[in-house]
Amino acid sequence: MILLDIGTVSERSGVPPSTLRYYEEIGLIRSAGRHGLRRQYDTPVVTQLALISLGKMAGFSLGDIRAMFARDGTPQLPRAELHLRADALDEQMRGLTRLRDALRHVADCPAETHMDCPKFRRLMDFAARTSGRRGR
Amino acid sequence: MILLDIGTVSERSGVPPSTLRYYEEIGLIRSAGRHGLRRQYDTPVVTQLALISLGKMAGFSLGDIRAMFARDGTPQLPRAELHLRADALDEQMRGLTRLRDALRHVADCPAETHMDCPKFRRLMDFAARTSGRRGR
DNA sequence: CTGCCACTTCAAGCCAGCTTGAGGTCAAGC
DNA sequence: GCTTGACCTCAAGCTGGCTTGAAGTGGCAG
Repeated sequence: MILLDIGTVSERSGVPPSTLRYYEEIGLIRSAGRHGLRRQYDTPVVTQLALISLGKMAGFSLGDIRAMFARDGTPQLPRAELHLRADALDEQMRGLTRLRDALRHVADCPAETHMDCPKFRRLMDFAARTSGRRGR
Repeated sequence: MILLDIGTVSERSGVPPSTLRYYEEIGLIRSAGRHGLRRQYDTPVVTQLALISLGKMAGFSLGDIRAMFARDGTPQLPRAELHLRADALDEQMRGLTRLRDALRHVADCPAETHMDCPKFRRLMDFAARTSGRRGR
């Protein structure tokens, strides 16, 4: 089994060593052992860090992410819960789509007063309906 | 012009009064004036708060959001910059799609060992390639 | 065998984004 | 005209997610 030390993992994942130690401290990742004092990591930890990065991108807290994927990186939730999370992501993507469309619209719409532009207002009305329900 | 006081805005937007005061303090929103001591808001602030909520959902900082939409809620960036932001959202959505697919996959895939499942690994290899470059 | 340098620990610090609490004001309904 | 309660200010506090710094360790190249 190939083992990586923290500098290598950091390099391959783009995550600083201090953060890797922090993640280990909070139980988000696990090192395979030590070589002297030095942490040694299994190669899959790099994949797992990519997963964590995606989770953060999705707005999940590190605690949420820890609950989703156990220390070894394999998902740990009941099916139904996983589908709920996936549904939440779909919902979130609908929000992002609206924001994106709003940005592109105002980039291209010549109207001075976007708040009065019917297209913009329609986008924002969707936004208003969707948000409000949200718990970071 | 109809003016709303802070409690009403809070109720309609789902954003607590303390947060509204905080947003005003950092220049993210603006109140139309006062009635005695009480802040009075224009109705469009509710739309603006929806926009802010979407921005947060997208992972933008309040500072970013302030830069995108001026105090009156109308977008304030040059076209090119708006399109760049929109492109970033598209990229982010690709990441979310992968995370969602990964979640749905493991919810349905009967394999005990997802890290060895070719489909899962393919999803994660994409993930690994995408992330790494990310600034909160 | 020596020295370098990447690693180690642990405590403290930092930023964003709010929330909380104490103490005060004031418009409106009775 | 008095009370009520929703608002106000300001400072301090809190959580999450890290980073920084000081002081130490130890594998490995020369």
